[in-house]
Amino acid sequence: MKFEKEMKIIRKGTDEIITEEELLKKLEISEESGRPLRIKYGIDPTGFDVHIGHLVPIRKMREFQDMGHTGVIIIGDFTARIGDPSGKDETRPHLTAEQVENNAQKYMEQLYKVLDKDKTEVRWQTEWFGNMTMADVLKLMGKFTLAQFMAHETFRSRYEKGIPLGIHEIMYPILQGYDSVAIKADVELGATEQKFNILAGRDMQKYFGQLQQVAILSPILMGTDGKEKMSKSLNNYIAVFDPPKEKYGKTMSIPDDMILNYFNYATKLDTSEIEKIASQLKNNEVNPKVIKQRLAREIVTIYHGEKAAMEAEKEFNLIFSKKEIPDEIPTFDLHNNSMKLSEILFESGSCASGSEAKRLIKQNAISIDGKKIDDIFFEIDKKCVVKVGKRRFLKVVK
RNA sequence: GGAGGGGUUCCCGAGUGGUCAAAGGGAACAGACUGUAAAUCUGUCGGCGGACGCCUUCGGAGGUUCAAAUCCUCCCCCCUCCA
Repeated sequence: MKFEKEMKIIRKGTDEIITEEELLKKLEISEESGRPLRIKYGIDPTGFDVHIGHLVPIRKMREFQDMGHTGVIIIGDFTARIGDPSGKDETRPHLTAEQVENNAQKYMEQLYKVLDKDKTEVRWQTEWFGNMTMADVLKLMGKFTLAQFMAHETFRSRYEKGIPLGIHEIMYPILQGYDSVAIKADVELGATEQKFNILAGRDMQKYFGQLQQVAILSPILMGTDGKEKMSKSLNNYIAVFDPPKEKYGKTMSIPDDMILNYFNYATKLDTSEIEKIASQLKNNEVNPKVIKQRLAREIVTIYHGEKAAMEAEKEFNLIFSKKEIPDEIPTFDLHNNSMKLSEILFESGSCASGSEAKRLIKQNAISIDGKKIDDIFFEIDKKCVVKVGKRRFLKVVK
């Protein structure tokens, strides 16, 4: 079969492709005409802290770029005013134009760690929504029925649970759908929870006489807690901005059950290699910890390169296996001759408050130069290394 | 517009005058055990002071009281049903 290699790459780590036949046809047309496919992905500039779960579809985009296609990133400056109802989000705060601009810029900075900048087009919704009239908007709205929206799980469940559902929120899929028309998308990428929105794009394109886009849905990456989807508000995420050591450490903290999931959706390894790992895990041939370390290295490598990954691993082993102190730790300048330990912990930011510092001291969580301290009135008058919990360190200097 | 229900500490959710910094669960943090895995057990989980206490919190603003998350007044927001 033609494009078999390409399809294999595209299928890896995706949940659903609607439809494969259409995708094949588009690949063919593209090859014949020499016109790259336009691969769409929308971002929400209400924030800019991107985590590796967001990047599952983005890495898919990169794979398309490597095949010569064009990635089109939509900056959802209008949809950001609504807030995607597909999550559990409720009403969003209004942002200023400057904030949105700033968020979008920082967002892109992170996406470019994965994307090929030369094959990426960045478009703002304002370009096509900025001058629309009420008549235009009504025309778009008229394309859908309330029944369609109420058939959508997230709208229905919110309605049934009595959670407020703003009229404007049902505009979200309509706007996102029209984006596809505006940029003439061939493919739209997104997490499975985006299915409704992406299918709305297909409807919209049909309405405007365009060839329908193919939906490529990625699974939702589970968070490091292994219980919920990766998200910032649940604090179970690995951020693109996290330094290598953090990424490595957070990966090591995922439950064993999640190892394969992460290999599949968060690394570049190909299917056959992942199958090998799966059998190793299944047969207990290798300690899962060793496999997880490989996973952590793979993830760090994607964003920081191999060297950083090796360094992160070295430090991880140093701290957690050998229980030693890492090379680079924050320092605190002892500005008096002698200061109370609890004060230092608070002032250095190691603890959120003096009370928390004292609590930790009482709980035996603090050690100085390797010795446990449980006296909340302990004073420090010379340089030393303070360890807070398992992984927070502080070098006190004078 | 009418009738009813509701807004509590990160989240869910008890609490209807003092014994409430506020039950319980979740999350989180710490300790033991470990592989920073899982499971389990224990403790902590508003702030401040050398620990007795003090200060700030229960949608907002006032008020009653020795005393209010709990009572009264006004306001804001949400939900349900009826137009």
